[in-house]
Amino acid sequence: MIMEPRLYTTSADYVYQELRHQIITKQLKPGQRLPEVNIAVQMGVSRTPVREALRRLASEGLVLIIPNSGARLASPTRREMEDTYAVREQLECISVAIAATRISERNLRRLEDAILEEEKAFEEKNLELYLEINENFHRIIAEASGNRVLADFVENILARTNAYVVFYDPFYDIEDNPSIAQHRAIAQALKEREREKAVDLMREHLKHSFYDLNKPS
Amino acid sequence: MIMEPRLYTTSADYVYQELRHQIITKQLKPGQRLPEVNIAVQMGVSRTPVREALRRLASEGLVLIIPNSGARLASPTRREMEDTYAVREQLECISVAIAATRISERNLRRLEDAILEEEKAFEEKNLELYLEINENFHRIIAEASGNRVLADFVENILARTNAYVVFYDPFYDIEDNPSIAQHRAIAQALKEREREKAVDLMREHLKHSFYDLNKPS
DNA sequence: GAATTTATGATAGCATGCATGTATTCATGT
DNA sequence: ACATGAATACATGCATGCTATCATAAATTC
Repeated sequence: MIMEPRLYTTSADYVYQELRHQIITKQLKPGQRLPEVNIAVQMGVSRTPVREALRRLASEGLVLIIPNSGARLASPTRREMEDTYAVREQLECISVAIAATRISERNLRRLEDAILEEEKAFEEKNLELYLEINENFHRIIAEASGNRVLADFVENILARTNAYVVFYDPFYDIEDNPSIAQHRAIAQALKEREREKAVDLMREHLKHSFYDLNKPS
Repeated sequence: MIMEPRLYTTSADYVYQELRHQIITKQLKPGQRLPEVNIAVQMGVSRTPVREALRRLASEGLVLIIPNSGARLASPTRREMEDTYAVREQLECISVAIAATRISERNLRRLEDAILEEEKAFEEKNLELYLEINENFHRIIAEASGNRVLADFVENILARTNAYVVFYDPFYDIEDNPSIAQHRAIAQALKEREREKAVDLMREHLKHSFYDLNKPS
């Protein structure tokens, strides 16, 4: 499989993206220790950018840093996941509510594009790409709210939840994944400026996503 | 005035706290450039911990980092403040709602203690201390929700808003600052497990705080 | 033999020097 | 006078060596 070429401006950024990649592709396991030197050597950079990437991941809850002791990959409990989704629901519902009143034509088109790409990635069973575009869908809505702070927070919580998806290794039934249909419904509601409807659909969508995570895999 | 001794474990932590201190005490001005070397020399440490502190402040929206160019202190517009408070309202209302159902006796006592300290700091006109304890009040409620992720997010948004207080230089009328009375009312509602009431009071409290920021100073 | 102390190894935290990229200034030409 | 471009100063990004701290294991004492 040909990977999308990773774009990055700095080494720290590269390490950050690479670590996320390794998390998504399960090369790293929950709770695993992440010594700076190991990562530095493996990625051919020095410890400095590694430290920076680890702290960024820590701010997203994906990595746990114990002062003077080291970093390890998070191993979220079911409880932590519930908590995360509770926050995500709050943020995304307000996000979609505001977006419903002020989303631009351009962003509506971006949403539709995202849905198309999403279908493609899903059919190709490219989980990493699918997650990335899924993230994009939600990101576009957050941006469309016009509230920059809200968008930042949504960004953070997306980083958390999409990694959790992998930690909990859900079974995606190719015959029955309602997620994309739900996205389409949300996009439609936004297009029609149906605020309440969009919020309800989003809430339903997130509840379902969370439920999916907890299905036996 | 005798300052509370700052406790810190690492140099990076020291720089972080010291920078926040300088922001709160208006030694730094919105939009001001923050070159790593200057800060490093001034604080008697190397650039490394300074970089770390700056990035942490950036994650709290207090500092803007432009890659390869440098960091500067944020200069939030009124719009950004509105946005921040909108998010804060969401997070704190859900926070207090959950806390109302499960706050412990111990945390109720901590709330009361915070209110007492707060009154003292206000009477002494110690703005920095007052802000710190004010922050504590909200932090305790967030922790009492039992949702760690939520508490993290509240922590982040508290860091933002309390610096904004200084950026916008509000006039605190010593005769008429309803904030502490509002805190007392919220604590009372929590004690009585009056969920809806606590949420309404919190919303009112935040609306008022935001309004205060926008009074002519 | 258990507990406490001591030694040893390993890792994060910090300082510093070098490389790279950016902003400013000044010269040059139109 | 203004625009353009080169040169210079400056700040960040990264690498590397050193130091402080923590965890583990060995040793000594009771």
